[in-house]
Amino acid sequence: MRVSRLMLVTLRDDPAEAEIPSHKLLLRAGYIRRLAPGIFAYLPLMWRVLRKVSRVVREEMDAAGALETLLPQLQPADLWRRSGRWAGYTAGEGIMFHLHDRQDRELGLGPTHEEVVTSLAADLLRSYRQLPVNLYQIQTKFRDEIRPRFGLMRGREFIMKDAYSFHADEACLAQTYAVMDRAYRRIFARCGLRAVAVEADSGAIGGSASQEFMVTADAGEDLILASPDGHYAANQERAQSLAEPAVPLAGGLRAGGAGEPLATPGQATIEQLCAGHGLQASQVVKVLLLLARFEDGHDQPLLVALRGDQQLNEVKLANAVSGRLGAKHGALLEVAALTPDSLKRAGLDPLPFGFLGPQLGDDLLAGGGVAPSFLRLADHTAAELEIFVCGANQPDRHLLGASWSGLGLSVEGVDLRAAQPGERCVHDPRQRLEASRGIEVGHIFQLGRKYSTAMDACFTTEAGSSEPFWMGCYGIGVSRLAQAAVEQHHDGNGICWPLAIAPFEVLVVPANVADAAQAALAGRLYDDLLQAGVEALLDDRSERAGVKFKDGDLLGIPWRVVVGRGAAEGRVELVERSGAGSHELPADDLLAHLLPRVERQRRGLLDG
RNA sequence: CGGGAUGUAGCGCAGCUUGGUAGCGCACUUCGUUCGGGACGAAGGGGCCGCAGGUUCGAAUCCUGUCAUCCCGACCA
Repeated sequence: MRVSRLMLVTLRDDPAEAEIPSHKLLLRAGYIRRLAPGIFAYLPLMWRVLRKVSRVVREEMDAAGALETLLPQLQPADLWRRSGRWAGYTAGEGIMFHLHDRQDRELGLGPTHEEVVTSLAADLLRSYRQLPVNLYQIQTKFRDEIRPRFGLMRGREFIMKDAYSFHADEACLAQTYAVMDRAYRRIFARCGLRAVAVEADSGAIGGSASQEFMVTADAGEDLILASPDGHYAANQERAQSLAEPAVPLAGGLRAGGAGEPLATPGQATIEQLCAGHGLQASQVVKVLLLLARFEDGHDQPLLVALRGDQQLNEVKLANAVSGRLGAKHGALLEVAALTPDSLKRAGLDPLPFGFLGPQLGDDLLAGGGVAPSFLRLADHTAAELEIFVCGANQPDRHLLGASWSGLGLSVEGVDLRAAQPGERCVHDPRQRLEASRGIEVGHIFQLGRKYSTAMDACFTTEAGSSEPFWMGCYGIGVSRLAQAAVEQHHDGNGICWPLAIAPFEVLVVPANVADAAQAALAGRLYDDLLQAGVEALLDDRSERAGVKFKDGDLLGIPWRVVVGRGAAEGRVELVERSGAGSHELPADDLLAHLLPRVERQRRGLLDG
């Protein structure tokens, strides 16, 4: 390809809409253009990158025995009602674009394809003899993100590879899950990305085991906590750690554990309370009030107890709540803090926030249009406290020396606390968690039988009975991956694509096209490279050399061949974009020198 | 949806406080000089100043409303 024919428009200034380096560079280098929030045109260079990523994904999925397919993006609401996800995905902050057709039928624009593929499987797969099957597709997904961000990182329309596997038993699912795990590691390595696998929350999709693949980069939206020995890594949403032991509270139980009143005027925060009375945060039980909204309209007040020095992990909380009430009330739509304002809106009496204790009665909920009793949850660290300080449920008053039984409460500990960097690891208390940031580019799940049961997707077993499929699902954000590659591979001058996914492999730059010797030699080398099967780009523009060098750096083509002053003597210069080095060599030696290197780099970071 | 900011040429911005002919840099077109790290000179083209009302002799500028975009939180590949 010739640059003069490439529709290349590069920008000298950073567009104001971009925040992170990869987004700025993709815009500046002419790879993408924004059409609306979260909606982008992939310009020809970008499309070449996306096709290369897709090709790697395709090759590895095919090698892992998966079958490529293409499923509809317009999906009938009925299908989603059968899985129970229609309301959760459309109402409230649901992310599915949905519409009515001319017959007034409801349709959704596919944010994911579990429903479609499960109904298809139910149709086609009748016998255990046909299993296992792993179907995948690479296509555009639509999600009405609450806040699209960072270019392709969080778009409302993006390219995804999604795969769904069907099995006769759990062991077979686990086997395919492991095969996908290996395939994913190969995919990211082949694309030249450093990625780490972390334990993850399975979120809205549901299911049991789940693992995310994170491209490490400072601009990543996710916080990863990992042990230095490499044996444990998890998304903070999911991470577990050992909390520091609580400092025992002096003075023992008071009033048989019912606690003695402690005057705490204006001490509404843990810090003020501790400072005022020489207490440690770990000696305090703090209480958070929240309201969980369910699909069926049920509004459930939550009373969450945490040890004073701990933070709530909202993902763990949401899982605990939907685990307890989801079966009865449908999807959990939202969990929000109860505030003085929201209490008033619900028609409830004001509460002494800052002085709440776990013994807060249900009676105050009466007449508020919400469930009449709290769902009471306590984190392990709070439940394990034998003697503690807590709010007295009156302004300016706490209780000293209370215990759970003394307050007349029985609590079961649940993991609700957010693990923090620096805390001890569960698998080895000598290790401490370290934090890093990552961009989630892949996620694999063992879904189990959630969807197949909901949608009545069954097959006949060897014994002749009918059972729902065991399912797995496996996603890769193709367009996100491409941008994540830029985030991981760039410098002050522009992009440094890993060769395996670069739009072109070699850029031939005649320093001065007006120089007949340079133009002729550059043209010859360009032809030779194409002949040799190298994806070459020739910068034939009558620009000054400096402009072409700057643009070349910005574009990030891995190799640059400069045909300049030495052209008359048949000498050219070879520059590797990612390295600082460059060296001169005879033009006749170029192919012999370059080809083995290009071939090696086409394998990305794959060893051997 | 809550909090913050911004809408002026393709991109980046000034002008607005104190109303009076719409500007700068980059990009684009033509000519000349230059030619290995975003050249220089000359000449040009391009604007419903987000939109709608209002105030005024007169509005990019003041007032009201509205829409859009971006940033901070909840969502996810």
